[in-house]
Amino acid sequence: MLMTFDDVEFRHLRALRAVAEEGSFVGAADILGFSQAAISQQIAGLEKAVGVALFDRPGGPRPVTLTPAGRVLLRHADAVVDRLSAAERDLSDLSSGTAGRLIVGTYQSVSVQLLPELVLEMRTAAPDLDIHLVEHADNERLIDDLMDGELDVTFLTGPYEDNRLDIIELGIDPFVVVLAKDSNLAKANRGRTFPTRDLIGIPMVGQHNCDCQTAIDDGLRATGVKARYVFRSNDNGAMQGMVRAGMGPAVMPLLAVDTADPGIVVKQLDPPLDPRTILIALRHGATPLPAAGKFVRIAKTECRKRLARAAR
Amino acid sequence: MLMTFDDVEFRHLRALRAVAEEGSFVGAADILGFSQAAISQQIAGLEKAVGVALFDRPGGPRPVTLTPAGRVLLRHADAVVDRLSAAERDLSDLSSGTAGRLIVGTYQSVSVQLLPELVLEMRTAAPDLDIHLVEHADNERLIDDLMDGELDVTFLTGPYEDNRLDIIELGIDPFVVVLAKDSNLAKANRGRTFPTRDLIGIPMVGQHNCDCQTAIDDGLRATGVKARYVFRSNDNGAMQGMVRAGMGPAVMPLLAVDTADPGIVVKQLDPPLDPRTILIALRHGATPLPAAGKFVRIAKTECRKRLARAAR
DNA sequence: TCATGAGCATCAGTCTAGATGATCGACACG
DNA sequence: CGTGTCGATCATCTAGACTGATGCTCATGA
Repeated sequence: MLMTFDDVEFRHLRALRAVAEEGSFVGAADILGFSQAAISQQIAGLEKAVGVALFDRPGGPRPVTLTPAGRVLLRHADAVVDRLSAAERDLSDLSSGTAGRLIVGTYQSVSVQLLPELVLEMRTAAPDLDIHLVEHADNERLIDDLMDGELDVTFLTGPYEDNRLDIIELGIDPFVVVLAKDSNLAKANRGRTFPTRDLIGIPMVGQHNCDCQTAIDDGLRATGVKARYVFRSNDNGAMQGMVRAGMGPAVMPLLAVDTADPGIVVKQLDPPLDPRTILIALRHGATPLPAAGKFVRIAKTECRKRLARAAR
Repeated sequence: MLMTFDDVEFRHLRALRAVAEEGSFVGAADILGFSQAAISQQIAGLEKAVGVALFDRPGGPRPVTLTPAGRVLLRHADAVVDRLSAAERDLSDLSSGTAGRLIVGTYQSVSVQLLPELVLEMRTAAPDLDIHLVEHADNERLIDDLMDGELDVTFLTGPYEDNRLDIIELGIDPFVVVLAKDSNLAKANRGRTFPTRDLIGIPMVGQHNCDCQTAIDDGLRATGVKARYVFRSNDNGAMQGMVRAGMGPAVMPLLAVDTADPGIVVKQLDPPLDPRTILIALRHGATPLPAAGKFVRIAKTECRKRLARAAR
């Protein structure tokens, strides 16, 4: 029967290693749990496949020894078996979601308040996981990257529909008005809510034009408020600082607000703007990275906690 | 049925690679020459063995795609297959004897005159072969190294017997007397032979004490000549130079003599000393390195040529 | 909306490759 | 010169790998 190198199987390499280590076919058979005849045939098959003798069999009770070819092949066999072990390790790391690399897409308001805690949580749950964050201003770019495989999972702003994606809604992030604690507007509205139309004609603090700011302006306009901005920044801290300094009120997603800041007050708008939802998305129909699944689960609980705290 | 990672076979890895490349089980089946059902079962078996899905099968005519686990395993599969190809290449290099490393044991007189041409010949026959030379003064050390596997093949001085070795006799290397061309001894003996007993009382050039020199001294003493040395060197060139300079005659193995030197004449001794033979040895019962076998063959023809030339 | 076709999973059947146990021959050792 | 150990080999058996047929899913287009 014709045999070629392609007929080499792992069984052969394992036999090679065992015989080389034991110096005996019988010993190798014991180790591998085969009969001596099986080992003999495996080695014979391997030798036929590679076309050269791999062991010198001195006969009698003397140990068999590797030929030069056997030594060469053994080195490769070791490498192959090691590589297989490495594969097993990598796969177990991967499926436990505790190692490897996870690339997460985010956008501004999520990055600032939600992600730091979330990443912290994720890092304690998966210490060896290498978490990368990629921030884009709009859903489109995030989705492109997700579909290209450059992201394993991404946050999106909702409402959003895309049948290429599996989208999970993490929560609602209502737009709120942020006022300086000692401003007239704050003093005039002691309740939990703030009449949206009171913003008419008031100079405001806002972001540069982006998906989020557009949504705010559209929402305000629907209530009859034509917003006028005297300061714009995409840095939430800077915005909040300007509000505190009396530059004017800001309408922001609740999540973007540092509610611990003593210099400001946060109020619900009445009537409220259509709220944005916080979404997290995976490729539809594609098995997610286990770490991505874990991330989504942690994000769900973490987001719920964070929104509950912010709503107080 | 319970399957573990150990049940992974090359067939599985080849299927993984083919399917990943083709994006289709049918395509992979074509490439590998199997039916589609076989590929389906191979991938299913592999997935069972590693415990995770490796492909997303969208259903219908859409191509299958790797899961994250599939990508991880594919990298290792590629490495394993590459390694196997490397093994095949190495083995073919090895068995052709044209690559790899060959370690040759030698001793002085062989090193000087025979080996340079021999190595040159060997290098043209096997350009990618890495030839190492290890020189020792006596057979014992050479044989120890050979048995320890530190040498693949070694020259020995004969006569010598050792049932651990396969010994091939390359030729006879007779002891000759080397005279300065214009010396009285040379003028007094115009024939091809030189009466050994004429060396009695003559100050001579020799080597430091070693196997070879001992053999010479023993041989001379058997003929009644008690050699007296006025210059000793283990460098054959230096010895010959001293002879040429008139320091005295030298008894040397023919092979050690540069017969092209116009300043000297070389004569057979009468009666001759028991000649040394040039042996080359391999481990008995052990498959030799193919390059070592090739080396032995080349050595045989080369040695015959060289001795024929020297005897002229 | 439904027919069509491409593609994968599954099943039953066939057949081969690999394992086994027995046996033989070779060799070291006492 | 037995005796024991070891590898090779043989006949036998079986697990498992491949095949061909079939069914299901899904995208496409009339």
